[in-house]
Amino acid sequence: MDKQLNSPSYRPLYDQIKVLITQSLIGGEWRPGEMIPSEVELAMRYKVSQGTVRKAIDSLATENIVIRRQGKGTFVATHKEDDIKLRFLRLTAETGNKELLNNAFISCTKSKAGAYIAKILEIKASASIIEVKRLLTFSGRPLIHDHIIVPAAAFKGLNKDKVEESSGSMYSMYESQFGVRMVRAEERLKAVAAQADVAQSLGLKVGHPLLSIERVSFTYGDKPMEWRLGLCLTDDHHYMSELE
Amino acid sequence: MDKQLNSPSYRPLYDQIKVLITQSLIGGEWRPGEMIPSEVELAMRYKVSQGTVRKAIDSLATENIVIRRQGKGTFVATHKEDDIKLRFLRLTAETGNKELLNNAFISCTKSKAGAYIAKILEIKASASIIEVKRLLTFSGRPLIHDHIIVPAAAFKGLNKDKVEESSGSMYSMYESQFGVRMVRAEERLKAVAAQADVAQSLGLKVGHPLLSIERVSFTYGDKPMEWRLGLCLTDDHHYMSELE
DNA sequence: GAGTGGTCTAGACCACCAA
DNA sequence: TGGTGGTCTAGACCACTCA
Repeated sequence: MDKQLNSPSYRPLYDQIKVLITQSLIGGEWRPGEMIPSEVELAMRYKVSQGTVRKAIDSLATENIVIRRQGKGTFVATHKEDDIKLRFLRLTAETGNKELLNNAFISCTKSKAGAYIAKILEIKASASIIEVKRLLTFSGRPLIHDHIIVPAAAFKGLNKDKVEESSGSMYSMYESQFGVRMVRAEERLKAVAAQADVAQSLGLKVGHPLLSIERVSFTYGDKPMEWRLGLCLTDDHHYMSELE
Repeated sequence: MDKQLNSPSYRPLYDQIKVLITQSLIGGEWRPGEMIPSEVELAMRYKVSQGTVRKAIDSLATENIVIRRQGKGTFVATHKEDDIKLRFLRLTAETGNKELLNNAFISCTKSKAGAYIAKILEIKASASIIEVKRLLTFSGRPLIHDHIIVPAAAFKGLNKDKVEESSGSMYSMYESQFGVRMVRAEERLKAVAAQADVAQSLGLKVGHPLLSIERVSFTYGDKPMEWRLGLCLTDDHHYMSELE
């Protein structure tokens, strides 16, 4: 259908289909964990060939927005399932052992964004935000001091209880409590020296080297929805990164 | 053609084609930067449809083994071109400015692998290796202390001159001098305190936090060919990581 | 205009899964 | 057995590049 021939900004059909499917996801037509219509159904719906729908879904699948299961169907990705619950956590033990994750609440306060956060989250500097601080514990040892900021508008009602219920994965909580699904994140890593407050939380001397991870998470349409600063003790752990 | 019907280990045709193309790359039939035969040509050669060849090449392209250029052809990826010369360098200035990279040679010695390196590079502990140390300078300021180890067998003749000629990118030098093309790398990051020797090289006090990047690089067929430990001053720089 | 990659189609058949 | 994703084909046509 309408192919926009000769247009200066040519856009392939499968890409347009991808946008349509994404809009249905944003609109909540298919909820996380649910199956979306089969390829042939979608092909009929959008009046294109199955191959074109397929290519659109391929793209969504490589972005982890959707998950294909042969013989079963295609499902809306979710952070709820155990295996991908910690999808964005790249920190692993030097030994490679699997670890028990625990979540210690520190604080939850409300304030104004300010210039820096406003720019990152694409909101006004005067907009309300919610700040959460917590301590993540691996196998009983505190390893990450997290400082999390989200826009209050989209996370009305976020409080201590909800953070504690999340049992480590904020993202699955965002999903079930606020309908916000994170799709992608960007991280900036540095080595820093531990400040007094964080050093105390983690049980370290001031000046101890920590891995600083500043993360911005995005929901559908590349909309930034969370800022986060994690300070990690990496004496017995490392951050994995794959380069291609 | 021969489709291996009912075989217990079913392998799609395009995957087999991909292996055949990869073998031609390893064998040196098409050299880095060169164009490989067109899709129709390859289709005739392997007696499959163009679509099948296309899917094989798609896969190689997403792995950055090959680069497609519409209207021109498909080319063997290379580290020589300026835009991808520093493909594996994730460190950028806080300001986002582009920086001039410089390469200061420290040492180049020959020794035995030892247990740790042997396991990583999949060679014998008694095998010869070449160790290179250098200092990378960004816009005149020393920022990375690199310790690089490669198996001597594949890099016979690697010396001070070759390192200095490389002008920062070892990988393009490996390619032109030794025919070794790196395709993929894994990195493990930690925050560490600067030791005396490195602190002096970088002009820091002992104990200053540094980002430690341990990297293993792989050539075709996931064969590890280089181990590297970079110690980076990240006071004004950060390491970028994308999570999907 | 000739050659290359890129899109789109329509249809056949295969592998996997659940009932 | 029927439905789903996955593969493969053959052919048409489009967009891009370069001589």
